[in-house]
Amino acid sequence: MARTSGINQDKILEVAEAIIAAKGAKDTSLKDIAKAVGISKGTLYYHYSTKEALVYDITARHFDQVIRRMVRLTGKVGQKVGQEEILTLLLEDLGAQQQISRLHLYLLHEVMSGNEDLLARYTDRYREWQDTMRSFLSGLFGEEHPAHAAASAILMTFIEGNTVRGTVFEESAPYREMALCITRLYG
Amino acid sequence: MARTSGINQDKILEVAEAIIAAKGAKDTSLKDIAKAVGISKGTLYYHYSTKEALVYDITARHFDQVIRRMVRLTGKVGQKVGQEEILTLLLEDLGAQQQISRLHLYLLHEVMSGNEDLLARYTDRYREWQDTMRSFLSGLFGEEHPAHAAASAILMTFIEGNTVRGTVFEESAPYREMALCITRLYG
Amino acid sequence: MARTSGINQDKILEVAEAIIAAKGAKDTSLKDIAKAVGISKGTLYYHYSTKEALVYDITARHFDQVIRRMVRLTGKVGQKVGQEEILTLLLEDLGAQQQISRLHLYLLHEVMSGNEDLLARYTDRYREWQDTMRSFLSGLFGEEHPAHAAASAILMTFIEGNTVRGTVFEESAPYREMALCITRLYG
Amino acid sequence: MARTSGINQDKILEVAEAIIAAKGAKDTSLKDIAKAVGISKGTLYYHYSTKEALVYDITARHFDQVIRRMVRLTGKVGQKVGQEEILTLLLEDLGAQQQISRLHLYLLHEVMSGNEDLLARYTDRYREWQDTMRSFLSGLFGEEHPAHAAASAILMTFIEGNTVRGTVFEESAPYREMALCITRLYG
DNA sequence: TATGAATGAGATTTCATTCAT
DNA sequence: TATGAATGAAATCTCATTCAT
Repeated sequence: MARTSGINQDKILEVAEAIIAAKGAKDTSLKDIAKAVGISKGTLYYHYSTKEALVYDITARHFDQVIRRMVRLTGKVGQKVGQEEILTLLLEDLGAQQQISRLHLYLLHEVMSGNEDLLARYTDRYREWQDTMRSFLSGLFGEEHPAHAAASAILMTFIEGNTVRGTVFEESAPYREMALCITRLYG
Repeated sequence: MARTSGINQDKILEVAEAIIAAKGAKDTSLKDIAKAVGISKGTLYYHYSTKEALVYDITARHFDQVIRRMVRLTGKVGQKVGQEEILTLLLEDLGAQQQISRLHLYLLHEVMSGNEDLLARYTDRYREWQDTMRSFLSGLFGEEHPAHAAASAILMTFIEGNTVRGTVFEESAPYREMALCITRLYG
Repeated sequence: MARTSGINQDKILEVAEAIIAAKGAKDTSLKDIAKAVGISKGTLYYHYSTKEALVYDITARHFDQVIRRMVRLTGKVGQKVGQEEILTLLLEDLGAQQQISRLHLYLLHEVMSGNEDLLARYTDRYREWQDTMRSFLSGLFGEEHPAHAAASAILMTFIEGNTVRGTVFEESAPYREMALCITRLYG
Repeated sequence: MARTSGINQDKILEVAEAIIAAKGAKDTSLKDIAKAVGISKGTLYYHYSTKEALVYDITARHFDQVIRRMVRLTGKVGQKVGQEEILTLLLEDLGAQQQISRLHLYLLHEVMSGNEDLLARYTDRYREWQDTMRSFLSGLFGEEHPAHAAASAILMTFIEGNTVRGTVFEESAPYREMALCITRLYG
């Protein structure tokens, strides 16, 4: 998946990510990206010889960000805030990231469109994210609780669905109630 | 968004729906559809003067199907089966429809790509679906319960997220536990 | 190998053949061809959705022409002209066709460049040509002569080599002596 | 056409020759060559300021090899082996060199593509080869025989044609019979 | 109603070549 | 001597849409 290490690689990724989050990968031409970065199409090709390769690296960056957000919240666990409160914060935090959400859904579409390599990376990183979620719950409700598996899966599913609803309908889901639901699973 | 009335409209929609569910709207050319239907591109244009119009009608058909599935299950409510059981059945049923799921996500992408008219129709029909869900819950837990709003929103969100997970990761979510969660919201 | 039967197909082939014979397939752009035919690039694509498909059909046409020339000469066999004379005429005739020669070599290059489908067609048509040569020799020296196989192979090889020499060095080979050689093989 | 003297020139030529023999000059990018040699594109440009110049030098190397093979066989002339036998050996030897054959045909294509300088060098070296052939025949059948001119031209033409047939159809021509033909020209 | 033909605009990809360091 | 980065020009391919018949 050819990454030709260099100095502007990051700038390319950053800019491309923003454009793709706004318009979607399929509707973003390499010309658009090159222009926005301030380089020629040829130079873009020099760094990323394929649109696919570019999206591939953007996917990595994307999940890095998502996971980083979760980890950041993990720090709050164990402070005075209650379990339900923390969960609510988590959902709110992720639900509020519009650019991330849009990018997430656009990458999803790419994956569905039959890009095998991208699917593999996407799946990997998604699992990683799910693992982070499980750690989060462990910190919150104690290690080795039998409800962990179901709770994390339900939360991930909910987050995914909420990403869709938030992006398309600009409508937030009932975070507090969802948090309550989960808490009771542990009850 | 006009249909140009005609006789093969339904066949066109049916075939187009299948192709788009498989490859996505963006990756399906009108030539593909015309060929699959067995007509010429020119004729396809006679019936649908725009690709957009075609996708528009497909969206209607799509939600018809989804809602019809929900209504069908509503019949089971009140039979001997328990509340939790019925909810599980509902989630399982929707989660099992792979073609519907794929189509749903591909239409979602179209909507995100900035098609305003389609967004309006999509939103309308989605709300209709959500109303159906509320009726379903009313039948199950009694009318006018304060938890209805949250429960239906959470369920819709979960279903949406599960559509993604099922389609991309071919992995079903923990339906029974989700059903349990919801039931307790009413407890 | 998609041939979308139609009325301008032949004109496209004719023009494309001439340009490719002059510049080679690799150095002839679809734009060049479209312009020469007097159609747009899009229209050219409508008829030939791939450069490969175009070259594929040109190859067929090419061997048609080559074989037709041989068959034409077959008519002279049995007239008062001697065997050696006829063979000389054959070699001269083929050697004089400059456009055909150039096209032949350019197609050869395409075949070598790894186009499997083209290779198959090229090989088929070449064998057909070689069969025609064998018939020619049968008519000249009588059926079932043991020297037929070698003679036809040597002649084909010589013709191939002479195509190169004629095209590149603009230099004709010693046809009469070659004809003599062959005649003696039968002696 | 200038070489920019340097230390790795030979390695570059050697590697480039192999790649071009495999894929053809037109399908071999300078990036491919640079990578195979283990240097950067910039460095390759330092040694060869033009792709043309590189192919130019490769052509020289190529004919060096071809002629060297012929000269080597010349040594066998006059040993107990018969004339026909020697000629057969010669044709077999050249026919067996697959990489050389491919390279020969690819260079031929370059020449045909309108590279004037290359044509001049190619023609020069080809004549040199043909002279070598004449010397070979002189050694075999005695100096100053009137058949020399025709015999060498026919042999060269046959070899050229056989290069094509061997490369494209992976099929060897009837060497012994060709050798017989030639011998009889001297008879 | 139906269609084959035509097209223009634009997308991705490729690459020889240049150049500052 | 060596190189990574940059680029412009061009090539192939794609496709929604139009239109004469």
